[in-house]
Amino acid sequence: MLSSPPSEIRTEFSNPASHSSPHETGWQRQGKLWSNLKELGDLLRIPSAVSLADDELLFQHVQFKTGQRVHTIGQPFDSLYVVHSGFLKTVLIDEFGNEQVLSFPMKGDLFGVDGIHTRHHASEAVALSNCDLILLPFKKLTALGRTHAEFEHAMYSVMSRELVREQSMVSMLGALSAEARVARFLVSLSDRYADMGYSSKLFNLRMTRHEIGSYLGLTLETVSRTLSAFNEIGLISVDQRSIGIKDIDSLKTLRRLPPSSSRAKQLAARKQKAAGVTQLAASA
Amino acid sequence: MLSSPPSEIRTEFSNPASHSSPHETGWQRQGKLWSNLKELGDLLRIPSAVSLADDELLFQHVQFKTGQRVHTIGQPFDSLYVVHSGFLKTVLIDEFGNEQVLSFPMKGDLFGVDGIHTRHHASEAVALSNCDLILLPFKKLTALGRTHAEFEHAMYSVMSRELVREQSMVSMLGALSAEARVARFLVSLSDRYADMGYSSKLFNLRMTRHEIGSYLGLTLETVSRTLSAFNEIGLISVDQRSIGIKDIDSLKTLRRLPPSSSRAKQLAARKQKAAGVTQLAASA
DNA sequence: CGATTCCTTGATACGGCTCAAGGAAGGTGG
DNA sequence: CCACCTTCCTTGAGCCGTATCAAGGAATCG
Repeated sequence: MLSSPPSEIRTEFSNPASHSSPHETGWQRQGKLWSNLKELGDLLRIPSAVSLADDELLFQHVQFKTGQRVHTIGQPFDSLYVVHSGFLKTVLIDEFGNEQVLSFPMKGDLFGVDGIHTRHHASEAVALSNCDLILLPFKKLTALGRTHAEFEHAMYSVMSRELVREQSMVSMLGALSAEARVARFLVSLSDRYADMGYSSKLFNLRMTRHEIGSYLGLTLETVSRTLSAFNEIGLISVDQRSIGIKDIDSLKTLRRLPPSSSRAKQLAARKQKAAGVTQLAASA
Repeated sequence: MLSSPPSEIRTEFSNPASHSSPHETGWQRQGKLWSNLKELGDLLRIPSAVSLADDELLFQHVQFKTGQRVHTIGQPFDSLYVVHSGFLKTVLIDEFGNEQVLSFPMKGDLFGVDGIHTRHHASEAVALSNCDLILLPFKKLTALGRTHAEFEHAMYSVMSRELVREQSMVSMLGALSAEARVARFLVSLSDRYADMGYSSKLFNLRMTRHEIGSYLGLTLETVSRTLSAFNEIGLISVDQRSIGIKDIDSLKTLRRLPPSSSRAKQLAARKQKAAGVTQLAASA
């Protein structure tokens, strides 16, 4: 049995403030923490270094315990959230009570964006573990965007990244087999863990088979069976929530199904008789 | 056989400028057109009235002919696009040549957003008919956002709307049957046509069965069969690209498949013992 | 009018869902 | 600490929905 999962609560903040109690008995440092712009930029992995020495601008942290909802569907929107530590899920409840998992936000991820348009949240965010989130009041953000050009760009960039992510999900759900979906899921988790400084080879799932299935458009049984199959082939080791990655390359290249339209598409691509690529230089 | 499809090229611009040649032989008024902020806001259906009398700010139009590519994957990004007239598709090409349709932009839709993050387009946009697009140079947009608060908000709003749309696609692909997907597709098309001032009851598809299938995560045969089935039941009439909507209500309520996880979810929802809804007032 | 693309329809196979049952883990109260 | 309960996970058997393969007809275009 695999044990020793990575602790999900880490205290590596460059935050100069507080950080008082050295021994952390679970989740006791609930005193307000604040992050400045630089920390925020680092967390969001924003390329353009937001080198604002503006230490006046601080963003408040908030804590949520496992199972708590950060926001619910229909709730008035006024803030975005960035995960500082912990794991969550965002879900959509379809017309008749069925839950659809949309994402599993973790350290460095932004969520809550869906509320901007209608001023009400379109989805629900639930903490899968104790979480420390940074609150980004939307009013504050837009004001900030108007004064700091790089910041405005950063906001667009992060939202664009989210959109690309959703698109790749659509693509995956539309085209890949169950095995390929689960394989991709594991690879992306492994990558994210590596980003966060954890082991990419051995980690604990923070979500149930049911939630994974919902996220991937599969049933929990299929997820379970697929993990078992990967285990038997030697690609991974599985023991309940504990996953050991054995053969990341095979997981990355695992495919299935494409034979369907591949030929038609390749033909179409090879032809491309008319329709040249057009490029435009914008001027004004 | 159904005929008399709505002409896809209409000349109802409140644009005071040009609009010279009265008889439109296909697509001959290719002289540069310009739109101001107000027109842009109307087109994008932005709630907050962008009442900028700033007629100095004009956005250039560009024309594309059927089959042309507006942008390709990997191409440097520097502009967003808003559809003024015509129909397009955006596609992702997966690791081995397979084409995945992501959206069918039409009048009032924004696309190109996926390029912001990496500065290169992640998808390809192809004209399905002759198109008239408004070019939104990204530099110009960000500059504008800094000076006009409502405009900045509008940009976020439109991007948020796109994200919500993608999320609902994910939800659909993950949970609905083939019949339900096709039904929803028809309903949303009907709605869009109504928005644009066309008939919501009788219209022409601008895309092939193959493209619809790719968009919905189905094969072209399944799309064809499903349309035929709807035809037999009397929900619609089909003749090649021509679609007549007969029973929109049935199309809207058509479902299938959910029995799977519905019970489990409803139970979970009914319980909700711990985890109270949390609401936060942002202050600063 | 031939070539190509697109659409329809049929026969068949199979991947993943459904239904079902039992076991493991974790939490709770005695 | 143990008994109980609930949630979560695994595995099996069978079926159904959709993909696959195939062939012919319709529309479009040069």
